[in-house]
Amino acid sequence: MSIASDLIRGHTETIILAQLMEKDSYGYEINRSVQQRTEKQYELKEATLYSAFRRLEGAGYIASYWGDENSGARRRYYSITDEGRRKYERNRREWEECKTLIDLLLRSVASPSEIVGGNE
Amino acid sequence: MSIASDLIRGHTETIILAQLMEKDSYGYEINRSVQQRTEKQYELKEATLYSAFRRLEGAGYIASYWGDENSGARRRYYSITDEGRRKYERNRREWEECKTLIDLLLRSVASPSEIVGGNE
DNA sequence: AAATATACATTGACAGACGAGGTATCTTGC
DNA sequence: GCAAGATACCTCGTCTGTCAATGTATATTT
Repeated sequence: MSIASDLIRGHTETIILAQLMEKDSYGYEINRSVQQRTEKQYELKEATLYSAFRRLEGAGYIASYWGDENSGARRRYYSITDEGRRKYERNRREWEECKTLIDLLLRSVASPSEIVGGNE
Repeated sequence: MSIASDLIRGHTETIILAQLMEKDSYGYEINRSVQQRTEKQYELKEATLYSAFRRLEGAGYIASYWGDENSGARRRYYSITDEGRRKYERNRREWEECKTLIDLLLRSVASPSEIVGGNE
């Protein structure tokens, strides 16, 4: 993983919700999908993933059921609830705001050349 | 504060470095600056701020000295080191990558209408 | 029979954020 | 003179999300 996890921290749940917006899925698949989409630049650690599932289910944002595989390891599928869908939309909006804020704060204020009609 | 702190987590140090890129400053001033720039949408909590100072100084990214105020409360000024400047640039680049990744992951994959010439 | 991939789960430790509390100085109003 | 509020710094202890380590079980490949 090449990205600092502290920068992703807090997005784990939204990442999961985003996956479940598309279709019901299970831990292992969600994880692979994240890896594929990011071209291996990011992956969810299993412990992180499963503890996020617990929180999301506890909060009523997702629901789980056992898949009926007749071969291979058993899978616990998750589906997103209506509450979860709303939560997802809220989180996305929050992320947009957050992005703007951080962009603002990480910019090293104004370089002199950029101040043309600076007020105050 | 209106923004979830877990979303900012990990940026505290870079926010401080960004401020110090402009000029030497001290805790209280940096904090007010952050509040002003974000129009009160975000503020650094004091405990967070000062523990970040400790880390940054310990790592050699900033250096501190006491201001020689002849009135008012004493101030501990911080200045950014060359190492700190490099760290700042690195963190900014990381943030840009991170932004791209999260944007990618929070997007609920493809809505059917957007798939026109889907490969695979 | 061993290795690899799939798949889920728990435990304990760690690090950053922060509420709560503390100190000290200066200014303003009564 | 002194209470209140702003400025300014600092620490302690708690909380929460992340993650390394470890464990289980099944199916496939070598």
